[in-house]
Amino acid sequence: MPTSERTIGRLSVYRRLLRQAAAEGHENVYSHELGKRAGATACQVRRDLMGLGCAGSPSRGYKVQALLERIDLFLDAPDVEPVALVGVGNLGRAILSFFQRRRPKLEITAAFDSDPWKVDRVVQGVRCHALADAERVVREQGITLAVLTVPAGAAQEVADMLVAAGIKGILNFAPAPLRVPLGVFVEDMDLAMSLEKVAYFARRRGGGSRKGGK
Amino acid sequence: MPTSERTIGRLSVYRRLLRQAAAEGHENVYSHELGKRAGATACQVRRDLMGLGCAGSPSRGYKVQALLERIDLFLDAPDVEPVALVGVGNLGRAILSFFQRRRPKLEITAAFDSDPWKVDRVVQGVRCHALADAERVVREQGITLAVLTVPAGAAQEVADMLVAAGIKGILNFAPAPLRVPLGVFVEDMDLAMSLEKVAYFARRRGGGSRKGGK
DNA sequence: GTTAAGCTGTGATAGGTTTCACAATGTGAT
DNA sequence: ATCACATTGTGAAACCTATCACAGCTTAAC
Repeated sequence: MPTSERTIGRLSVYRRLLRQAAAEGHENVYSHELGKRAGATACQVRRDLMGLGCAGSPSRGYKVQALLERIDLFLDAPDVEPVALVGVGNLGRAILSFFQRRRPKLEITAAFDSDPWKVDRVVQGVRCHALADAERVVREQGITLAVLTVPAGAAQEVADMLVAAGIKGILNFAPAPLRVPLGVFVEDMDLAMSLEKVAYFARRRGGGSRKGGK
Repeated sequence: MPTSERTIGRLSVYRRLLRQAAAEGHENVYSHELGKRAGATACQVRRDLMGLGCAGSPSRGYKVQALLERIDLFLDAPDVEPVALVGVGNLGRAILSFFQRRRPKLEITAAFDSDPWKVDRVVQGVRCHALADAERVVREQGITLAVLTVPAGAAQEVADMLVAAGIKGILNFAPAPLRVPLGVFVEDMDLAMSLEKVAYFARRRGGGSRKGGK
Protein backbone atom coordinates (compact mmCIF):
# COMPACT_ATOMS: atom_id res chain seq x y z
CA MET A 1 0.00 0.00 0.00
CA PRO A 2 2.10 2.85 -1.32
CA THR A 3 -0.22 5.37 0.21
CA SER A 4 1.70 8.53 0.87
CA GLU A 5 0.05 11.76 1.87
CA ARG A 6 0.52 13.11 -1.61
CA THR A 7 -1.06 10.09 -3.23
CA ILE A 8 -4.14 10.23 -1.02
CA GLY A 9 -4.67 13.83 -1.98
CA ARG A 10 -4.49 12.99 -5.66
CA LEU A 11 -6.89 10.08 -5.29
CA SER A 12 -9.40 12.46 -3.80
CA VAL A 13 -8.98 14.76 -6.77
CA TYR A 14 -9.25 11.88 -9.22
CA ARG A 15 -12.47 10.82 -7.60
CA ARG A 16 -14.04 14.21 -8.01
CA LEU A 17 -13.00 14.37 -11.64
CA LEU A 18 -14.22 10.85 -12.27
CA ARG A 19 -17.62 11.68 -10.85
CA GLN A 20 -17.74 14.60 -13.19
CA ALA A 21 -16.68 12.44 -16.10
CA ALA A 22 -19.33 9.88 -15.19
CA ALA A 23 -21.97 12.61 -15.09
CA GLU A 24 -20.86 13.68 -18.55
CA GLY A 25 -21.49 10.15 -19.74
CA HIS A 26 -17.93 8.90 -20.06
CA GLU A 27 -17.57 5.21 -19.36
CA ASN A 28 -13.83 4.99 -19.81
CA VAL A 29 -10.84 7.24 -19.30
CA TYR A 30 -7.21 7.05 -20.30
CA SER A 31 -4.55 7.86 -17.78
CA HIS A 32 -3.43 10.86 -19.78
CA GLU A 33 -6.95 12.28 -19.89
CA LEU A 34 -7.39 12.00 -16.15
CA GLY A 35 -3.89 13.33 -15.72
CA LYS A 36 -4.60 16.38 -17.81
CA ARG A 37 -7.71 17.18 -15.84
CA ALA A 38 -5.98 16.63 -12.52
CA GLY A 39 -2.77 18.41 -13.35
CA ALA A 40 -0.69 15.28 -13.14
CA THR A 41 1.25 13.16 -15.62
CA ALA A 42 -0.24 10.05 -17.13
CA CYS A 43 2.53 8.12 -15.51
CA GLN A 44 1.65 9.32 -12.08
CA VAL A 45 -2.00 8.52 -12.57
CA ARG A 46 -1.16 4.97 -13.57
CA ARG A 47 1.09 4.54 -10.56
CA ASP A 48 -1.52 5.87 -8.20
CA LEU A 49 -4.18 3.61 -9.62
CA MET A 50 -1.84 0.67 -9.63
CA GLY A 51 -1.38 1.16 -5.90
CA LEU A 52 -5.11 0.71 -5.55
CA GLY A 53 -5.07 -2.46 -7.54
CA CYS A 54 -6.99 -0.95 -10.43
CA ALA A 55 -6.48 -2.43 -13.84
CA GLY A 56 -7.14 -0.83 -17.18
CA SER A 57 -7.22 -2.11 -20.68
CA PRO A 58 -4.67 -0.92 -23.22
CA SER A 59 -7.37 -0.06 -25.67
CA ARG A 60 -10.19 1.35 -23.54
CA GLY A 61 -8.26 2.76 -20.62
CA TYR A 62 -9.88 2.47 -17.21
CA LYS A 63 -13.56 1.97 -16.48
CA VAL A 64 -14.86 5.06 -14.73
CA GLN A 65 -17.34 3.22 -12.55
CA ALA A 66 -14.84 0.60 -11.46
CA LEU A 67 -12.36 3.28 -10.48
CA LEU A 68 -14.96 5.17 -8.51
CA GLU A 69 -15.97 2.09 -6.59
CA ARG A 70 -12.40 1.24 -5.76
CA ILE A 71 -11.50 4.75 -4.66
CA ASP A 72 -14.64 5.00 -2.54
CA LEU A 73 -13.83 1.73 -0.90
CA PHE A 74 -10.31 2.85 -0.25
CA LEU A 75 -10.83 6.43 0.91
CA ASP A 76 -14.14 6.31 2.70
CA ALA A 77 -15.02 4.85 6.03
CA PRO A 78 -17.81 2.28 5.97
CA ASP A 79 -20.22 4.68 7.67
CA VAL A 80 -20.84 8.39 7.51
CA GLU A 81 -18.25 10.21 9.61
CA PRO A 82 -19.47 13.14 11.66
CA VAL A 83 -17.27 16.23 11.74
CA ALA A 84 -17.12 19.03 14.31
CA LEU A 85 -16.61 22.66 13.34
CA VAL A 86 -14.91 24.65 16.06
CA GLY A 87 -15.03 28.41 15.70
CA VAL A 88 -18.12 29.88 14.07
CA GLY A 89 -16.66 33.14 12.80
CA ASN A 90 -16.71 34.35 9.21
CA LEU A 91 -14.42 31.63 8.03
CA GLY A 92 -16.21 28.96 10.02
CA ARG A 93 -19.58 29.90 8.57
CA ALA A 94 -18.17 30.00 5.07
CA ILE A 95 -16.73 26.53 5.47
CA LEU A 96 -19.96 25.31 6.92
CA SER A 97 -21.91 26.46 3.90
CA PHE A 98 -19.21 25.10 1.64
CA PHE A 99 -19.37 21.61 3.09
CA GLN A 100 -23.07 21.31 3.57
CA ARG A 101 -23.59 20.73 -0.13
CA ARG A 102 -23.91 16.99 0.23
CA ARG A 103 -20.54 15.47 0.96
CA PRO A 104 -21.83 11.93 1.36
CA LYS A 105 -19.40 10.42 3.83
CA LEU A 106 -18.26 13.48 5.75
CA GLU A 107 -20.85 15.65 7.39
CA ILE A 108 -20.47 18.53 9.81
CA THR A 109 -22.91 17.65 12.57
CA ALA A 110 -21.93 20.01 15.37
CA ALA A 111 -20.48 23.49 15.68
CA PHE A 112 -18.84 25.13 18.67
CA ASP A 113 -18.06 28.68 19.67
CA SER A 114 -17.13 30.52 22.81
CA ASP A 115 -19.41 33.47 22.00
CA PRO A 116 -22.60 33.09 24.10
CA TRP A 117 -24.57 34.95 21.43
CA LYS A 118 -23.92 32.17 18.96
CA VAL A 119 -24.67 29.29 21.27
CA ASP A 120 -27.87 27.38 20.48
CA ARG A 121 -28.30 29.16 17.20
CA VAL A 122 -28.57 27.01 14.13
CA VAL A 123 -26.24 27.91 11.29
CA GLN A 124 -26.61 26.22 7.92
CA GLY A 125 -28.64 23.53 9.61
CA VAL A 126 -26.02 22.86 12.26
CA ARG A 127 -26.54 23.54 15.93
CA CYS A 128 -23.91 25.69 17.62
CA HIS A 129 -22.87 24.54 21.07
CA ALA A 130 -20.87 26.27 23.77
CA LEU A 131 -17.19 25.59 23.42
CA ALA A 132 -17.17 24.46 27.02
CA ASP A 133 -19.51 21.61 26.08
CA ALA A 134 -17.34 20.47 23.19
CA GLU A 135 -15.65 17.64 25.02
CA ARG A 136 -18.96 16.18 26.14
CA VAL A 137 -20.76 16.58 22.80
CA VAL A 138 -17.85 15.25 20.78
CA ARG A 139 -17.65 12.24 23.00
CA GLU A 140 -21.39 11.64 22.98
CA GLN A 141 -21.67 11.85 19.22
CA GLY A 142 -18.51 9.83 18.68
CA ILE A 143 -16.98 12.53 16.50
CA THR A 144 -13.39 11.91 15.46
CA LEU A 145 -12.78 14.72 12.97
CA ALA A 146 -12.68 18.47 13.50
CA VAL A 147 -12.30 21.60 11.42
CA LEU A 148 -10.57 24.26 13.46
CA THR A 149 -11.36 27.89 12.64
CA VAL A 150 -10.57 29.69 15.85
CA PRO A 151 -8.13 32.60 16.30
CA ALA A 152 -4.48 31.61 16.39
CA GLY A 153 -4.18 32.43 20.07
CA ALA A 154 -6.80 29.89 21.06
CA ALA A 155 -5.85 27.15 18.62
CA GLN A 156 -3.51 25.07 20.75
CA GLU A 157 -5.76 25.15 23.77
CA VAL A 158 -8.80 24.12 21.77
CA ALA A 159 -6.85 21.44 19.97
CA ASP A 160 -5.76 19.96 23.29
CA MET A 161 -9.35 19.81 24.40
CA LEU A 162 -10.45 18.17 21.16
CA VAL A 163 -7.73 15.58 21.41
CA ALA A 164 -8.77 14.86 24.97
CA ALA A 165 -12.29 14.34 23.69
CA GLY A 166 -11.13 11.71 21.25
CA ILE A 167 -10.61 13.65 18.04
CA LYS A 168 -8.22 11.85 15.68
CA GLY A 169 -7.94 14.30 12.80
CA ILE A 170 -7.90 18.08 12.59
CA LEU A 171 -8.15 20.37 9.58
CA ASN A 172 -6.47 23.44 10.99
CA PHE A 173 -7.15 26.89 9.56
CA ALA A 174 -5.56 28.74 12.45
CA PRO A 175 -2.25 30.31 11.44
CA ALA A 176 -0.37 28.44 14.13
CA PRO A 177 1.21 25.01 13.98
CA LEU A 178 -0.44 22.65 16.46
CA ARG A 179 1.33 20.26 18.78
CA VAL A 180 -0.67 17.07 19.03
CA PRO A 181 0.18 13.64 20.35
CA LEU A 182 1.13 10.79 18.09
CA GLY A 183 -1.91 9.20 16.53
CA VAL A 184 -3.66 12.47 15.78
CA PHE A 185 -3.37 13.77 12.25
CA VAL A 186 -3.24 17.50 11.53
CA GLU A 187 -3.53 19.12 8.13
CA ASP A 188 -2.69 22.80 8.11
CA MET A 189 -4.51 25.20 5.80
CA ASP A 190 -2.45 28.29 6.30
CA LEU A 191 -3.97 31.02 4.17
CA ALA A 192 -1.38 33.65 4.94
CA MET A 193 1.47 31.29 4.27
CA SER A 194 -0.04 30.11 1.03
CA LEU A 195 -0.61 33.61 -0.25
CA GLU A 196 2.97 34.51 0.55
CA LYS A 197 4.07 31.44 -1.34
CA VAL A 198 2.02 32.49 -4.33
CA ALA A 199 3.47 35.98 -4.17
CA TYR A 200 7.00 34.62 -4.04
CA PHE A 201 6.70 32.24 -6.94
CA ALA A 202 4.64 34.61 -9.03
CA ARG A 203 7.53 37.03 -8.82
CA ARG A 204 10.25 34.47 -9.47
CA ARG A 205 9.72 31.40 -11.51
CA GLY A 206 9.01 32.00 -15.12
CA GLY A 207 7.75 28.42 -14.99
CA GLY A 208 6.41 26.02 -12.47
CA SER A 209 2.72 26.69 -12.79
CA ARG A 210 1.47 23.20 -12.37
CA LYS A 211 3.64 20.15 -12.85
CA GLY A 212 3.04 19.79 -16.55
CA GLY A 213 3.12 23.45 -17.45
CA LYS A 214 3.11 22.61 -21.14
CA MET B 1 19.39 29.21 -3.82
CA PRO B 2 17.86 25.95 -2.67
CA THR B 3 14.41 27.45 -2.60
CA SER B 4 11.90 24.72 -3.10
CA GLU B 5 8.20 25.22 -2.68
CA ARG B 6 8.32 23.50 0.67
CA THR B 7 11.13 25.63 1.94
CA ILE B 8 9.40 28.86 1.03
CA GLY B 9 6.36 27.75 2.97
CA ARG B 10 8.44 27.03 6.03
CA LEU B 11 10.22 30.36 5.81
CA SER B 12 6.86 32.08 5.89
CA VAL B 13 5.97 30.12 9.01
CA TYR B 14 9.32 30.85 10.63
CA ARG B 15 8.78 34.53 10.00
CA ARG B 16 5.45 34.55 11.75
CA LEU B 17 6.85 32.69 14.71
CA LEU B 18 9.87 34.95 14.86
CA ARG B 19 7.67 38.03 14.92
CA GLN B 20 5.82 36.45 17.78
CA ALA B 21 9.06 35.63 19.56
CA ALA B 22 10.29 39.18 19.03
CA ALA B 23 7.04 40.52 20.49
CA GLU B 24 7.61 38.32 23.51
CA GLY B 25 10.98 39.92 23.99
CA HIS B 26 13.23 37.15 22.73
CA GLU B 27 16.39 38.38 21.07
CA ASN B 28 17.82 35.02 20.15
CA VAL B 29 16.49 31.61 19.18
CA TYR B 30 18.04 28.22 18.80
CA SER B 31 17.22 26.13 15.78
CA HIS B 32 15.58 23.50 17.95
CA GLU B 33 13.32 26.08 19.60
CA LEU B 34 12.16 27.47 16.29
CA GLY B 35 11.85 23.93 15.03
CA LYS B 36 9.63 22.90 17.87
CA ARG B 37 7.34 25.85 17.35
CA ALA B 38 7.16 25.32 13.61
CA GLY B 39 6.79 21.58 13.71
CA ALA B 40 10.13 20.96 12.03
CA THR B 41 13.42 19.43 13.09
CA ALA B 42 16.30 21.59 14.24
CA CYS B 43 18.25 20.26 11.33
CA GLN B 44 15.73 21.41 8.83
CA VAL B 45 15.55 24.84 10.33
CA ARG B 46 19.30 25.23 10.09
CA ARG B 47 19.29 24.11 6.49
CA ASP B 48 16.52 26.47 5.57
CA LEU B 49 18.28 29.38 7.23
CA MET B 50 21.59 28.39 5.71
CA GLY B 51 20.00 28.69 2.31
CA LEU B 52 19.20 32.28 3.16
CA GLY B 53 22.75 32.98 4.21
CA CYS B 54 21.83 33.44 7.83
CA ALA B 55 24.49 32.72 10.41
CA GLY B 56 24.02 31.90 14.05
CA SER B 57 26.35 31.65 16.95
CA PRO B 58 26.90 28.31 18.65
CA SER B 59 26.22 29.81 22.04
CA ARG B 60 23.41 32.28 21.41
CA GLY B 61 21.72 30.70 18.43
CA TYR B 62 20.30 33.07 15.83
CA LYS B 63 19.44 36.73 16.33
CA VAL B 64 15.71 37.12 15.90
CA GLN B 65 15.89 40.55 14.34
CA ALA B 66 18.57 39.58 11.88
CA LEU B 67 16.55 36.58 10.76
CA LEU B 68 13.44 38.67 10.33
CA GLU B 69 15.24 41.19 8.19
CA ARG B 70 16.73 38.51 5.99
CA ILE B 71 13.48 36.65 5.55
CA ASP B 72 11.63 39.87 4.75
CA LEU B 73 14.23 40.77 2.19
CA PHE B 74 14.00 37.34 0.66
CA LEU B 75 10.25 36.73 0.65
CA ASP B 76 8.80 40.18 0.14
CA ALA B 77 8.70 42.30 -2.94
CA PRO B 78 10.24 45.75 -2.54
CA ASP B 79 6.84 47.42 -2.66
CA VAL B 80 3.40 46.55 -1.42
CA GLU B 81 1.77 44.05 -3.75
CA PRO B 82 -1.91 44.53 -4.50
CA VAL B 83 -4.08 41.43 -4.59
CA ALA B 84 -7.44 40.87 -6.29
CA LEU B 85 -10.18 38.82 -4.70
CA VAL B 86 -12.45 37.21 -7.25
CA GLY B 87 -15.74 35.84 -5.98
CA VAL B 88 -17.34 37.67 -3.08
CA GLY B 89 -19.40 34.83 -1.63
CA ASN B 90 -19.25 33.57 1.92
CA LEU B 91 -15.76 32.25 1.54
CA GLY B 92 -14.56 35.32 -0.30
CA ARG B 93 -15.82 37.65 2.41
CA ALA B 94 -14.30 35.51 5.14
CA ILE B 95 -10.96 35.59 3.41
CA LEU B 96 -11.27 39.30 2.92
CA SER B 97 -11.79 39.88 6.61
CA PHE B 98 -9.04 37.44 7.40
CA PHE B 99 -6.46 39.22 5.29
CA GLN B 100 -7.39 42.76 6.04
CA ARG B 101 -5.75 42.53 9.45
CA ARG B 102 -2.58 44.25 8.41
CA ARG B 103 -0.57 42.03 6.15
CA PRO B 104 2.11 44.57 5.39
CA LYS B 105 3.24 43.60 1.93
CA LEU B 106 0.19 41.90 0.53
CA GLU B 107 -3.05 43.80 0.44
CA ILE B 108 -6.35 42.98 -1.17
CA THR B 109 -7.21 46.13 -3.05
CA ALA B 110 -10.01 45.07 -5.36
CA ALA B 111 -12.82 42.56 -5.28
CA PHE B 112 -14.88 41.20 -8.15
CA ASP B 113 -18.18 39.42 -8.46
CA SER B 114 -20.68 38.67 -11.17
CA ASP B 115 -23.67 39.42 -8.95
CA PRO B 116 -24.94 42.93 -9.83
CA TRP B 117 -26.21 43.37 -6.27
CA LYS B 118 -22.68 43.22 -4.94
CA VAL B 119 -21.12 45.51 -7.49
CA ASP B 120 -20.04 48.90 -6.14
CA ARG B 121 -20.63 47.84 -2.58
CA VAL B 122 -17.69 48.13 -0.22
CA VAL B 123 -16.87 45.01 1.77
CA GLN B 124 -14.26 45.15 4.51
CA GLY B 125 -13.02 48.38 3.04
CA VAL B 126 -12.63 46.93 -0.42
CA ARG B 127 -14.67 48.01 -3.39
CA CYS B 128 -16.45 45.29 -5.32
CA HIS B 129 -16.32 45.61 -9.07
CA ALA B 130 -18.24 43.83 -11.79
CA LEU B 131 -16.50 40.70 -12.92
CA ALA B 132 -16.72 41.97 -16.46
CA ASP B 133 -14.48 44.89 -15.50
CA ALA B 134 -11.86 42.68 -13.92
CA GLU B 135 -9.50 42.66 -16.84
CA ARG B 136 -9.48 46.44 -17.06
CA VAL B 137 -9.18 47.09 -13.31
CA VAL B 138 -6.49 44.49 -12.81
CA ARG B 139 -4.51 45.98 -15.63
CA GLU B 140 -5.01 49.55 -14.48
CA GLN B 141 -3.97 48.81 -10.92
CA GLY B 142 -1.10 46.60 -11.99
CA ILE B 143 -2.34 43.71 -9.90
CA THR B 144 -0.42 40.47 -10.34
CA LEU B 145 -1.91 38.25 -7.62
CA ALA B 146 -5.42 36.90 -7.22
CA VAL B 147 -7.39 34.89 -4.71
CA LEU B 148 -9.99 32.84 -6.51
CA THR B 149 -13.17 31.99 -4.60
CA VAL B 150 -15.69 31.38 -7.36
CA PRO B 151 -17.76 28.23 -7.90
CA ALA B 152 -15.88 25.35 -9.47
CA GLY B 153 -17.79 25.65 -12.70
CA ALA B 154 -16.60 29.19 -13.32
CA ALA B 155 -13.05 28.78 -12.10
CA GLN B 156 -11.28 27.98 -15.35
CA GLU B 157 -13.03 30.69 -17.31
CA VAL B 158 -12.27 33.32 -14.69
CA ALA B 159 -8.68 32.14 -14.38
CA ASP B 160 -8.22 32.51 -18.12
CA MET B 161 -9.46 36.04 -17.91
CA LEU B 162 -7.17 36.88 -15.02
CA VAL B 163 -4.18 35.45 -16.81
CA ALA B 164 -5.05 37.50 -19.84
CA ALA B 165 -5.14 40.56 -17.61
CA GLY B 166 -1.60 39.92 -16.42
CA ILE B 167 -2.10 37.93 -13.20
CA LYS B 168 1.00 35.89 -12.34
CA GLY B 169 -0.10 34.04 -9.21
CA ILE B 170 -3.41 32.53 -8.13
CA LEU B 171 -4.47 31.20 -4.77
CA ASN B 172 -7.26 28.88 -5.87
CA PHE B 173 -10.04 27.86 -3.51
CA ALA B 174 -12.24 26.43 -6.22
CA PRO B 175 -12.36 22.65 -6.08
CA ALA B 176 -11.10 22.32 -9.62
CA PRO B 177 -7.53 22.14 -10.88
CA LEU B 178 -6.75 25.09 -13.13
CA ARG B 179 -4.95 24.96 -16.42
CA VAL B 180 -2.71 28.00 -16.72
CA PRO B 181 0.14 28.85 -19.03
CA LEU B 182 3.74 28.49 -17.99
CA GLY B 183 4.86 31.41 -15.91
CA VAL B 184 1.70 31.60 -13.85
CA PHE B 185 1.85 30.02 -10.43
CA VAL B 186 -1.21 28.34 -8.91
CA GLU B 187 -1.56 27.18 -5.34
CA ASP B 188 -4.61 25.05 -4.71
CA MET B 189 -6.46 25.22 -1.42
CA ASP B 190 -8.81 22.34 -1.85
CA LEU B 191 -10.98 22.15 1.26
CA ALA B 192 -12.84 19.02 0.30
CA MET B 193 -9.69 17.19 -0.66
CA SER B 194 -7.93 18.21 2.54
CA LEU B 195 -10.78 17.10 4.74
CA GLU B 196 -10.85 13.76 2.97
CA LYS B 197 -7.14 13.45 3.58
CA VAL B 198 -7.63 14.17 7.26
CA ALA B 199 -10.41 11.59 7.44
CA TYR B 200 -8.26 8.98 5.77
CA PHE B 201 -5.20 9.43 7.95
CA ALA B 202 -7.18 9.89 11.13
CA ARG B 203 -8.62 6.46 10.52
CA ARG B 204 -5.35 4.80 9.56
CA ARG B 205 -2.05 5.89 10.83
CA GLY B 206 -1.56 5.45 14.51
CA GLY B 207 1.23 7.94 13.94
CA GLY B 208 2.09 10.68 11.52
CA SER B 209 0.63 13.67 13.31
CA ARG B 210 3.31 16.16 12.52
CA LYS B 211 6.77 15.14 11.39
CA GLY B 212 8.23 14.92 14.84
CA GLY B 213 5.26 13.44 16.59
CA LYS B 214 7.32 12.74 19.69
C1' DG C 1 43.99 27.55 31.48
C1' DT C 2 41.70 23.65 30.84
C1' DT C 3 37.66 21.06 30.43
C1' DA C 4 32.87 20.19 29.54
C1' DA C 5 28.72 21.24 27.29
C1' DG C 6 25.78 22.63 23.70
C1' DC C 7 25.01 24.63 19.38
C1' DT C 8 25.97 25.76 14.48
C1' DG C 9 27.34 24.55 9.66
C1' DT C 10 27.58 20.99 6.36
C1' DG C 11 29.23 16.69 3.74
C1' DA C 12 27.33 12.36 3.44
C1' DT C 13 23.38 9.42 3.63
C1' DA C 14 18.98 7.65 3.61
C1' DG C 15 14.31 7.88 2.17
C1' DG C 16 10.60 8.97 -0.75
C1' DT C 17 8.43 10.58 -5.05
C1' DT C 18 8.29 11.29 -9.90
C1' DT C 19 9.72 10.37 -14.42
C1' DC C 20 11.78 7.39 -17.96
C1' DA C 21 11.68 3.73 -20.89
C1' DC C 22 10.07 -0.25 -22.68
C1' DA C 23 7.92 -4.93 -22.81
C1' DA C 24 3.29 -6.71 -22.91
C1' DT C 25 -1.34 -6.33 -24.57
C1' DG C 26 -5.57 -5.47 -26.76
C1' DT C 27 -7.88 -3.18 -31.11
C1' DG C 28 -9.01 -2.06 -35.64
C1' DA C 29 -7.75 -1.80 -40.44
C1' DT C 30 -6.16 -4.20 -44.42
C1' DA D 1 -4.09 -13.28 -40.43
C1' DT D 2 -1.19 -9.87 -39.94
C1' DC D 3 0.37 -5.36 -39.08
C1' DA D 4 0.45 -0.79 -37.09
C1' DC D 5 -0.90 1.80 -33.27
C1' DA D 6 -2.04 3.51 -28.73
C1' DT D 7 -2.16 2.35 -24.11
C1' DT D 8 -1.20 -0.16 -19.81
C1' DG D 9 1.92 -1.98 -16.13
C1' DT D 10 6.33 -1.67 -14.07
C1' DG D 11 11.52 -2.14 -13.17
C1' DA D 12 15.04 1.19 -13.13
C1' DA D 13 16.81 5.70 -12.99
C1' DA D 14 16.71 10.48 -11.74
C1' DC D 15 15.55 13.79 -8.66
C1' DC D 16 14.29 15.97 -4.39
C1' DT D 17 13.93 16.40 0.45
C1' DA D 18 14.97 15.39 5.09
C1' DT D 19 18.02 13.26 8.41
C1' DC D 20 22.39 11.82 10.31
C1' DA D 21 26.64 12.61 12.13
C1' DC D 22 30.36 15.06 13.27
C1' DA D 23 33.93 18.80 12.96
C1' DG D 24 34.41 23.43 14.59
C1' DC D 25 33.10 27.16 17.73
C1' DT D 26 31.88 29.76 21.64
C1' DT D 27 30.83 30.16 26.23
C1' DA D 28 30.74 28.97 31.19
C1' DA D 29 32.55 26.66 35.05
C1' DC D 30 36.15 25.24 37.79
